[in-house]
Amino acid sequence: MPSMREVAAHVGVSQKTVSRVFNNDPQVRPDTRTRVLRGLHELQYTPNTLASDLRNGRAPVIGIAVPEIVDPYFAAIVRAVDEVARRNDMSTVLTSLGDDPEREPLLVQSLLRRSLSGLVVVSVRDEQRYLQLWAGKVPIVFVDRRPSGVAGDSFTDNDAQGGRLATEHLLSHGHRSIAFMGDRLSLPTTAGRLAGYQAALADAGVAYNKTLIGLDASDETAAPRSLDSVLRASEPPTAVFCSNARVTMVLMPLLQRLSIAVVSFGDFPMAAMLSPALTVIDQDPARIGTLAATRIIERIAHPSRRFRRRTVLNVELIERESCRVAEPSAQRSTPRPRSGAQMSAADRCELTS
Amino acid sequence: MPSMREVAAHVGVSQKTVSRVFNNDPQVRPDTRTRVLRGLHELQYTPNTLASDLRNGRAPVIGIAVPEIVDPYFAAIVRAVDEVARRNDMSTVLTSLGDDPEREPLLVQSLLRRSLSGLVVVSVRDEQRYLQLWAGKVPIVFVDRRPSGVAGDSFTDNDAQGGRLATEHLLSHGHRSIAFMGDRLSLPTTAGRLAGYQAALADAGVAYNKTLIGLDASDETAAPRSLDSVLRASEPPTAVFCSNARVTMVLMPLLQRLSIAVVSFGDFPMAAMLSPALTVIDQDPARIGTLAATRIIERIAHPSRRFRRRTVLNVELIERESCRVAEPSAQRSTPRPRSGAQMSAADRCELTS
DNA sequence: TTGTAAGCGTTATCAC
DNA sequence: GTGATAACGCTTACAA
Repeated sequence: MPSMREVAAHVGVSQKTVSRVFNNDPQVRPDTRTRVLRGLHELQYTPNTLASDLRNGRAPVIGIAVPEIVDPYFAAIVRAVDEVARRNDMSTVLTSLGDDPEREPLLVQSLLRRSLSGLVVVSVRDEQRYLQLWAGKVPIVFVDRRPSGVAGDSFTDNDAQGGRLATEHLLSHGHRSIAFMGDRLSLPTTAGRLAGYQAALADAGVAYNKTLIGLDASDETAAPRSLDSVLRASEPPTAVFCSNARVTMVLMPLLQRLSIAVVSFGDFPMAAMLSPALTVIDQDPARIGTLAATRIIERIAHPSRRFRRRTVLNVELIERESCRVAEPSAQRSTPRPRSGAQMSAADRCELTS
Repeated sequence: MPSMREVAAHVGVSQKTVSRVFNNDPQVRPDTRTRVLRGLHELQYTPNTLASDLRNGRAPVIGIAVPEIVDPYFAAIVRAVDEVARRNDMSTVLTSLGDDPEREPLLVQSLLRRSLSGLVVVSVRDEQRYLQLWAGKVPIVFVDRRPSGVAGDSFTDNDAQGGRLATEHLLSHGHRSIAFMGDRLSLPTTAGRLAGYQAALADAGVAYNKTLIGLDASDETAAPRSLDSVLRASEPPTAVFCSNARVTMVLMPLLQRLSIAVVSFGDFPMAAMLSPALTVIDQDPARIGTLAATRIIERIAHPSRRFRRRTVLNVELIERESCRVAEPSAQRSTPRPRSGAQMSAADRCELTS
């Protein structure tokens, strides 16, 4: 690939003049400009981004790290970030963390070393202290899961609200023994959703039964065991709340034969086409991704402006059919509208802190 | 972020010595090494990848461009590439092309300018002449769709074989009026699958009916019209062959009410959970991605070795239930095993050219 | 064993 | 308007 130097030699001007022309600097005589443009064209000049990025001290690149790119939820976030980036003439560097908390620092740091303009991360760790070094130097936005041990913007779903909505919905269909299936409790999402579940049960005066909690259910091999143990609870569940889409997808083949009511935290592509069509808590990954990337753009544009640190996004329940399976209609109660007083702080949405 | 120069000043050695220590050059006195290591640690030295990549003339980065990252097929390819890259201490730069043939050159070139070690691309264009400039300088691997107008390795599915398998399967279930739903015929995948469909019909002595071909069916708004027109054919279809997973997913809500047989080219996450469970042509995106990335690694390691240009991968049919819907059992014929003679060149698999 | 000098391809400064 | 020259942070070649 020819460099500016070569083009300059070819045309018979200085390298700087080529640079000026290439960067549309108006301070160039029209005829010089055309001569240089011709040279640029003749030699098929292609700029070396590495060089200019090094010189500029920053690459117009947004890094993004997600647990698993094949998960449609994370894929949607990635796409949204990529779109915002592109609209701002930036590129995207992706890394899939693979649910391995140990490797995350290595992987994310290898992104950061590239003089990124910003980083969007869905961490798979309990804490992100390893990012402290960078936090002051480059905008970091935590998405889906809020950070711990390091300051940074965050855009997350209202997990407690969603857990509550799902559970209340199942309660309103008469279910009194509702299982909670999740993955790792150390993740703030799982913890928050469980808290919402517990709060809803408490409000309804239904005793919390620990044997109805199944974890590690996003792991294909552990999931069946986890579900099995829950099904063998003293009071077997008539309904299941799956705390994320991956858990739902893994469990679906097992649940379908059981004719048990299901609500999933997280919609996914064919969820409405299943039989029964899945009732879900709907998140908006595209919105989250857009907000996150936009925040990075804003932070770059206004380095000293102050921004809202935490943004918690509302979720809503999409009622389809799976919540009506095996409805213990004898106990059916009408949905009880929640009063403001019953709403915990964590339940408020589009919240700041 | 401190540079080697700063660490050198801090420790009282030359920059080069810091470089040597950092890069584990054995030619350093043990005590110098420990002093430098301490300095590195104290100043929290972090290397600037841009600088070393510029100096080395190449970044340990594999670029990957796909039409749409949210599509689970492409996501699986991306993940596989990312995994191979990581195993070889490389990163991944992703770009989602968004089905816009016009923008592809811009987007892909902006990747290439980064001194990539290699590029994996699922092009959304009919031809990729814009890559000619690069083709000699960096390994480019075309995936899913083979290149046109430029030389490059390719790993593709045997589209003709898959189209044939799907169609023969529906024929064997007694269907004689089989619709073909696809997206853009200019894509080699769609064209190949259509060719397989036509070949199967011809072999079975079933007349090819152009009004049974519906295109642009991956576009949410165009799809219903496309399907409608096909359903209004002189001989309305009793079965549909969807030429890719996206088409299937878009059409599924419409097809489900129709009680019409379906075979999909391309499996996807919940396909087996649908009612009826979807019969599909199974591709192996992870394998394709792994092969593509591995080829790049090999090309880098052995720049002068000769490699197989085109690799065409076998696909297979996974029979579930959707092929048995609305079976015109009166005409049922037993599946006719194909003889070698009936196999066209394009049908052979794991093929080279 | 360690250091100096040059250079990767850009862009910024400041003369001319 | 245009062009030397230095610099970004690193690595290679060579000298001490």
